[in-house]
Amino acid sequence: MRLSDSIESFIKEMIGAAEDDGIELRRNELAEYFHCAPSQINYVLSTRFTPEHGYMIESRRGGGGCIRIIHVETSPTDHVDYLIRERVGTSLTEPEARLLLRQLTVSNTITAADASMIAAALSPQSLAVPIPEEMKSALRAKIMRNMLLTVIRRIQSEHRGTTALIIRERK
Amino acid sequence: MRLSDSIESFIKEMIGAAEDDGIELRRNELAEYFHCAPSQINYVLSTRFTPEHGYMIESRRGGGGCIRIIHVETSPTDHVDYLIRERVGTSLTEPEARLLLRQLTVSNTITAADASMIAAALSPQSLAVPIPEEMKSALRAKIMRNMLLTVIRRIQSEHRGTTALIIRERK
DNA sequence: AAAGTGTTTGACCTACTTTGACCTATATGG
DNA sequence: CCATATAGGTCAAAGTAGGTCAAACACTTT
Repeated sequence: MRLSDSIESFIKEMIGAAEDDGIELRRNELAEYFHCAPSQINYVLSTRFTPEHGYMIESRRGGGGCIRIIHVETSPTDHVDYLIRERVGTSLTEPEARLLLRQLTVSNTITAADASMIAAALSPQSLAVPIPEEMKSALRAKIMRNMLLTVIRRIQSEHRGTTALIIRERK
Repeated sequence: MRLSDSIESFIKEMIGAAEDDGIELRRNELAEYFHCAPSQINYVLSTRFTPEHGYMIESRRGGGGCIRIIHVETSPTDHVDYLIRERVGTSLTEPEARLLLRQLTVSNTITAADASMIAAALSPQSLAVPIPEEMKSALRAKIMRNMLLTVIRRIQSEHRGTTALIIRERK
């Protein structure tokens, strides 16, 4: 079994044991425990604890710094997951984005408020930087995907009556 | 818990206990109480009790000197206008963005849901395109600006027709 | 064997905190 | 007036801790 897999299951066990599905860990401590480079922890986090996997990660540097991992369940057959795979993909033009948002709104998949937030993020004013159009399309796709995943997780957690905040006040 | 965090909550408790949301403290006394350098108090004040956090600070040196901290609530609209001008500008680093979102959330200027939407749009995963960091900062600023403007437009329209705003919420 | 994919490591970077040396402002008694 | 004690301010260095990136490595597929 690879190191990364051990670290992955170790973290998942920690999350399973925490009743609120959120944990805090010290990167250097964990690295020492597994006798590996600290950046190995980042590798595990970035490959196995992504938004697509249903994890939100925040961290703080400096004295008393830590990494917070929050897990939110997502049903894999979700409509939005399908849309992200089939409609967003890795490239999204502006008209495609607008069409998708309109469809998501009229089908009541997301609220008008959420749609306007996404539209604001993807608006030409927001993306007014001098980069080639195909890079903008890649950017649109990434932003759309992350925002849709965030929306759908919120909707699901509201259904379960719990709240998973990404932004929490530090204690 | 970090020293700074302890001092921060100590001061916030004092302010919470004072019915007019304003207190006076002696820097050296507080430093002695926490067994730290007096300048530590200044550090806490300058990182956690800034105008952006909604605090005004005055102080007097010399005999009988003291530090006065006053907590002021502002309307979300004014606050956001101010922040877009002063904090976002034309360039926004990732830590700046996260700090701003945290502050907007804890001050109840925007909801946690809106903050996570913006965080999703600005997350490193969203902006994972090969462009120079200063261009990313410009992008972050534009996206943040547009999304915040969208949020406050929605807040304003929700309040339009009703009493002329000013949401004052305590704690 | 070569190419591709995923993993591991280490050098270097950035963010946040703590401390202390030195500076400035105000009050007060001689 | 002004010397001195009192009290806050500033700044930079040191300390703590996480982030990034690219090179090296390992394992698979072709």
